[in-house]
Amino acid sequence: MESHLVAFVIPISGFSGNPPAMLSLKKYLTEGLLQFTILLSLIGVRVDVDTYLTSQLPPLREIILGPSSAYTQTQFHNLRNTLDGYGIHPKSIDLDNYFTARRLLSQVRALDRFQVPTTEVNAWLVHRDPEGSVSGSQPNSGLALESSSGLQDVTGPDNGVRESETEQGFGEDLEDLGAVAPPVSGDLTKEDIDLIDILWRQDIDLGAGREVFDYSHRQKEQDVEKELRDGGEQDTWAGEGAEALARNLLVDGETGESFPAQVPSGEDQTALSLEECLRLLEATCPFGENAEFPADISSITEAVPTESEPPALQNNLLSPLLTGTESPFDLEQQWQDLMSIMEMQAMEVNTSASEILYNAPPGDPLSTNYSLAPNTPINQNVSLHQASLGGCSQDFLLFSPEVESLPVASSSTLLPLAPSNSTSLNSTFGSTNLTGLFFPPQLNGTANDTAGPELPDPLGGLLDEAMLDEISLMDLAIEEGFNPVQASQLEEEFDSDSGLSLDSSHSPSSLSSSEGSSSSSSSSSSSSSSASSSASSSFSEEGAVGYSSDSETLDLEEAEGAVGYQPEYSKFCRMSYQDPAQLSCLPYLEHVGHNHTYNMAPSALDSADLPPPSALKKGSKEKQADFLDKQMSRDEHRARAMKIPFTNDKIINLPVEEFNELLSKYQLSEAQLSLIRDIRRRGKNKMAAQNCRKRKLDTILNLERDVEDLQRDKARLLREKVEFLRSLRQMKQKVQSLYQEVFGRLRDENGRPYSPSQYALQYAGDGSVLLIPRTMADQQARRQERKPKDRRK
DNA sequence: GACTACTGTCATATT
DNA sequence: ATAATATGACAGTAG
Repeated sequence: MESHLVAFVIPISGFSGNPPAMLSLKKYLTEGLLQFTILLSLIGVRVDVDTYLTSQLPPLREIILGPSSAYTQTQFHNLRNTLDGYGIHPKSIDLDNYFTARRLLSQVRALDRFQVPTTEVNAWLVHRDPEGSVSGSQPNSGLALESSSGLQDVTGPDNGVRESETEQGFGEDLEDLGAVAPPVSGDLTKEDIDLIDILWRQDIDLGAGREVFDYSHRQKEQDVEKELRDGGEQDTWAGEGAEALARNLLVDGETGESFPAQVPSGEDQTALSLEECLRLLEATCPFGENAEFPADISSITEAVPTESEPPALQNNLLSPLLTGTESPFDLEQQWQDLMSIMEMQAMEVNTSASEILYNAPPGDPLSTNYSLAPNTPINQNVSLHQASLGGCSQDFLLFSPEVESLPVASSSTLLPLAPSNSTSLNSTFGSTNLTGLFFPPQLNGTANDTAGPELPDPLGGLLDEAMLDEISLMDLAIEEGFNPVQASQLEEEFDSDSGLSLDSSHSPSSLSSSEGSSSSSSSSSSSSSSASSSASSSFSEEGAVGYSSDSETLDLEEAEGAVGYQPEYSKFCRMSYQDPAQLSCLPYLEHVGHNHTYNMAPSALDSADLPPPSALKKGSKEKQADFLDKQMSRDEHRARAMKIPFTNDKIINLPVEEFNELLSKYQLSEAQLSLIRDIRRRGKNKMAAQNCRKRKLDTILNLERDVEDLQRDKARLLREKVEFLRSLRQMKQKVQSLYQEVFGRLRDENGRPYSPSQYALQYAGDGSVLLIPRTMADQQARRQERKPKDRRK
């Protein structure tokens, strides 16, 4: 964002030629700040443009009209003067280009995001030998399984730097574990990575805190695991959840892994291709088998959480669902951990984004639709898993808010299933935090453990910039209380000049973030927008009616000068900006023009105060003279008093040469010459002041117009964002179902399905999919956990 | 009488 | 260096 801003602000300041440092700085602080604010608001940072945009509100008024007027030092008029760019605001050009470019870029990005990489799906069953090394039992490339679900092959030649990095890292880790499939031509494509990364970040945004994947948590968990292995369950964390686990899970003596009792124990070293699996499936059990995954499948999910989080935390988090009891202390501890992790996350990601996202009210449409409740990410995950366990057919349900919010009811079933650790897709996917949305619920649980950082996270960090944009938009949307449903209404709203303000009144987060200044765009939006519009209309009217062009003014002055000393015309119209046509230059309308001449003769006040036309009947000449006299400016009076032989208009408007010529023609006293010079100076300054005020007004109007344009752009971007999110959700659902389908069709050498709690599919860097034990995935994730962190910090 | 908008003017900066 | 111009600040006037 910063880079954007820089690019944005600098051009603006560029209009001001090369002012002194102070002025430059001032410009930056005023105009620049205003622009910056607008931009920030557009991007989604809580600056509450709405508030400032309504020129009715103090802030804007202060900025624009106040002593430190924002436009004061702006040299727009210069640009306009030189370029004659009256109608075009200099900034608008940049803004248009800027946002257009951005929009196009985002659209382009969105394009590949929506593509589901079709890749060969290679299922690898990896096992871990006693030493902890893992070897792919059958690194046969023939395992490749064509995904029947219509994944599109996206293996593109384009590989971003980050992509290659991550892929490499991923591959290395896999190799280390010995579980790496032979290098395949099709690595994870950038699209894959992007998609995953996006989803992952979205999950984070939506409340599936990355903390779940945090290394420290996993470390804790690992430690706990160790303790479990070594000493059993005396762990501090081993509370009810642990007991529950102990009761319901079989613990692998070697690895400390726990699985559901019913799950086939032992780590399969057999790698089955999906084709084989399918064949087996067809031969043995007809399709639909996947749907029958017993509750133990859910264990996958739970297993993962253990990895990402310390067992204690996990248990605590799960326990509410499982047992419904937990110690307050644990909860607090958990929360603190979460918060600390969140903070770290916030540092990585857009602050406002995280703020908004995490603070997003439960009722927030977006969050409900796309994410878990902020405060209960894990629980939500668990329930999700539960829900998803049913089978692929229920995938969609899993994502529905109702399902996500599955209450404790399902906890009982979860408990038995919650293995302490397991590698899951999450290691790959989960690592990217996609788990929440992307993967089958079962995986989600796991996802928490393995979480992004640990596993190669092929996706992580790939789309930093893109993701930032995404997050920004997301933040904006969420912050604004934007939801897909509202999207359809946005256009009308904004078109109707209701302002950008999306209803954020229900979003406490936004309030807190902006310290209430944002006090709901929605509530203020209507008023502010209306105020803004009214202000604009009034401005427009004023600008159109009240001010004539410079040329017009000059013409008037010329005419006046030509007429002679004080022609009526000039008297009534000269001082005002009013369009002569509008005012008709009628004496009794003069007051409308606010022609406050300083040299009103006191004597004239009583005699001729707005004399109606009828009053000019008799003695009209006298009265007219008085009136004219009254209309004379101070300088005119002085000139007359000093017997200046030519009109003030000439004095003021003649070019220097002619002016000097004129002076030379007459024998003028020093006093006269001085007065003439003063008259000329004041007259010119008066016009200058008029021009200056006019420019101010124009500047304000232009700013207002820009603001409106920006608001429209913002609204449009939000609409686009909604569309994108919609598509993204669909994609996630698709991927989830695909995962479940693939996993469900896998069969071991005995023709039995793999337990989701023990095995998980993992994306390899080459685009293939490995079936690996969860423990292995966890290890991998832990190994790689540091990398991303280091990179980020 | 207080307030506001409009103007003109001055001092000063900028062109 | 000078003239022209721009602009903030101030004050007067009218509504």
